[in-house]
Amino acid sequence: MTRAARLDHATRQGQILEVAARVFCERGYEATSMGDVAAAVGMTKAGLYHHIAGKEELLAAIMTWGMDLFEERVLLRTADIADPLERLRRTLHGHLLLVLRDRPKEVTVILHEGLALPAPARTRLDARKKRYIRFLEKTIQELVMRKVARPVDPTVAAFALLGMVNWTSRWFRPGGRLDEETLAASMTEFFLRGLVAGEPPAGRGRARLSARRRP
Amino acid sequence: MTRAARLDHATRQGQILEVAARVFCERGYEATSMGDVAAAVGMTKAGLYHHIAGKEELLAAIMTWGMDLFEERVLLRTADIADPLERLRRTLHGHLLLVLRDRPKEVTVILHEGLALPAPARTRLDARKKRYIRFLEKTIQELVMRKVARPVDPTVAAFALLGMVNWTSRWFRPGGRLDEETLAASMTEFFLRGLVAGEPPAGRGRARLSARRRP
DNA sequence: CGGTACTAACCGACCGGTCGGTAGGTTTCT
DNA sequence: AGAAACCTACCGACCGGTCGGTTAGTACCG
Repeated sequence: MTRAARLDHATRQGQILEVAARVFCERGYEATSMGDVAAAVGMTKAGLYHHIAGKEELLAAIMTWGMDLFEERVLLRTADIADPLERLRRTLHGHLLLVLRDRPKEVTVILHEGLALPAPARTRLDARKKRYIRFLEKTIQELVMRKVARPVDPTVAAFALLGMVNWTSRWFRPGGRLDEETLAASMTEFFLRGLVAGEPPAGRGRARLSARRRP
Repeated sequence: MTRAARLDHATRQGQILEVAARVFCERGYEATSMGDVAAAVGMTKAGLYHHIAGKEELLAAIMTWGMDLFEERVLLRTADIADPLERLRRTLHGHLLLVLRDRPKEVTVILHEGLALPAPARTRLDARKKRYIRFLEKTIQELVMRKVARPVDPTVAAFALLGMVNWTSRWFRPGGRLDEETLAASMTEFFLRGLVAGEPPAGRGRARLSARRRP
């Protein structure tokens, strides 16, 4: 090939989103110029503007894609699990593995650059976030009513979970003492042990809290 | 120079830090211009620059002051508690109350604008953060060794705690269903119940004499 | 006491530079 | 050929920061 193979529009768009997400993640959205993004993609600024509508639209597209990714890779695979404990466990574990092991920067950007979004896109994103939160609250509520979980406030527990998980992107660096899988398993266990009542249900053959399960 | 004048100076400096922290918190550091800060303080930009050395120095001063505040209001009052469980409980509860009830924006800025700090100031701040983390890890380690806590990884537990606490500033809004004191108490209990083996943490929980977990 | 010297606090105007974004031409693929 | 991809060159707006100058208050001297 004489030159880098031309890519179809959708693929190039995806590349741009991914690279831009990485740069926004490293330097912060406001501190990153469109020239920086263009250089990272391997283009000039004007060339970049051939593919995107503007800086804010680029950020919105990144976040939308990140949210799509999260819902597709985590929620869609767990939302219909009948047992609420297993549903919560798989969701938590999947969420952790996504941000720790696969580390899609698009998801991380969602967490840190919410302020920069223009109002309409922000409202839409907040609604999707809220759906996730309500899903967690509902699941925890179910566990409380079935007396599987201690009588905690579902909102407090849900945000405690989210804080725990989302904060990992701030401190976890791959290659350290903790590997991704171990950390995800430890944190999942840590949270669920705090949530469930009494001793872990070791007797019944149901979900074993300390078990390392892979989907 | 008289003492009165110096006090005046210090007061004004403090005012500037507080107002600037609030504005940085609302709009984000990079998105806030020095004109915005000056207007919020009730000055022109040139007048503001009479008091501060530059935008980065202003941010560094805010964060240093925020860290001072945290250590003075939380760590200094708990670090020398002999009982590790009580030490952890009071630290966690104090940290929560500080960010939920008193809400010093200087502390919140520390969490969200770390990227913008120039390298030397950032190194210094990171060292202070690390001291806090190690204090938490050491305390949790102590609880594990005394078999008060379950055999968790102290690092995982410490960062779980930090994530839970620090994330509150992202979602908690005063005046809602949850008031500050209730939330602080609930979260403290939630975390300690997850950490502690068997018996609920001292204080409010009813003592239960039930089977202990297999170590 | 008045007057002089000094200073912190503050301002309007401005500067070099960078930003997001664009106009218009050129290359490349089909 | 024609369209999509990409470039060079450029714009107006705004940024962080500075400059010269003003004002109000205080310290000091006679």
